[in-house]
Amino acid sequence: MLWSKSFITTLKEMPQEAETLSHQLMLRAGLIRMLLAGIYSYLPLGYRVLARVEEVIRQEMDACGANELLLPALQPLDLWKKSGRDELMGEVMIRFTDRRGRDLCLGPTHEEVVTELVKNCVSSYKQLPRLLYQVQTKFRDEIRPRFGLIRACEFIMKDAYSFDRNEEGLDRNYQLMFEAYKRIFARCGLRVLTTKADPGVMGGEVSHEFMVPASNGEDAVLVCEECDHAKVYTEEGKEKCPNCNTLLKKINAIEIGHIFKLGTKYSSALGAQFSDSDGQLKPLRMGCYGIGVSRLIPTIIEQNHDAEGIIWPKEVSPFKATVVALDITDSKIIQAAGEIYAELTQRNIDTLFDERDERAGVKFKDADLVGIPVRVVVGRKNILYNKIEVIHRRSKETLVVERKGVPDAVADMLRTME
RNA sequence: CGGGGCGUGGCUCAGUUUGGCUAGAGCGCAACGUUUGGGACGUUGAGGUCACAGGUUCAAGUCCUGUCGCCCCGACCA
Repeated sequence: MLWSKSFITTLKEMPQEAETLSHQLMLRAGLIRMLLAGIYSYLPLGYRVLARVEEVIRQEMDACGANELLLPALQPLDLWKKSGRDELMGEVMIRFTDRRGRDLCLGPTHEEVVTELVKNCVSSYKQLPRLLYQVQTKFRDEIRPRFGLIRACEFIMKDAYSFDRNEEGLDRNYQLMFEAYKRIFARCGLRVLTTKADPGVMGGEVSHEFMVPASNGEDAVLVCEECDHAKVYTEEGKEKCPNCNTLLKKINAIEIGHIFKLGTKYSSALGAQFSDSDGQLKPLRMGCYGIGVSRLIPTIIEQNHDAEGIIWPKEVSPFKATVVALDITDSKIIQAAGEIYAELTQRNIDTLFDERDERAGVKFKDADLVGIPVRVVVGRKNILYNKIEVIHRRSKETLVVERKGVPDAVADMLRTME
């Protein structure tokens, strides 16, 4: 993609609407813009990152045998009355009455809707187990939206739901999701801790949270720095790690995923039953598995940045490489840069070509800020000797390579990255 | 919802304490010239309901009342 033709809106100065580091960088790098508190537009760069993150999630979900579907955001309030969560959700749920006088809400989550759906489609144990998931916009009238995309009122969530005939099946799916989550977060370049958690309004007995250490995290976690054993922080007290006896340390973390064994809470409430092999009618055993997809973006930035800007892990970067042509009035430079851009694109390396008529400093600053993992610099210094620079954004390592060797050098650098 | 901070061209801010005449700067934008490997320089220019509403006053960005919006701290959550 050509930079000059892209809607990339980087900011030179700190926007006053943000204090949180990831929020500042998201605004400065032109990933998002706020419409209202907790309500954001995704600009092209931010939307690309979102797409990359979703892609990672879809790959791992599909690999588990989960089927993607899409559920409605508009939901009848009656469904929530049946589960008893109408009251529990309270003001967080956005409600209104339509022209026909029906009481509706904007879905803050989808357990009720998916249970209702499966209830009508599954009637025999032979149709089980089922693993369904969706990536969708959820609406919550949060008491206090904050930190940009970390706590938003309109946000994107992946949730998966498992339906089993018995507890063993649920255990199996739960474990499957647990492992998939670890892979997803690792691919997103995150160090993640897992804690046993309180299921809260979701219900059920067992749940685990996936926590990413970050200074502005809203949750407190006790963690062992030796083995990453972690637990939810409850009260002051010098606790030791059960694995290696090290003193646990209290840290802040961002919750990016939460998985629950729901049991029969929703299936019983909504009458979602199936005929088992013994002829008995039984409620489905459910599990649900959420990831804060949009929240993942600022979380990744919290763990992947330096003083100059964002450092995208390659799997979620809006582009894999960027070609920077310094001084586009120099025909040798612009020609070589254009050819390199074409060669990288031919190799399926998603590349952003900065061919703007700007001074070198502006382009370097923007490249650092936007944080694409590999940068190719075509400038007068080296082009005279038919050489090109290939720079690693994170380590700042710079290779000066022969013009012909650029695509290989870029591919190699990407391959050896995290 | 309680406590704190803030609201002035697209962005970052000064001016408000102590009211005074056509409201300022830097960045960005447009044009021209000089520049060209880390956010260049000069000249010229465009761009403003000073968040909104009401009030006090000869006079309000500045004082008073109300409202709205944003950020931060607390309860909620992916």
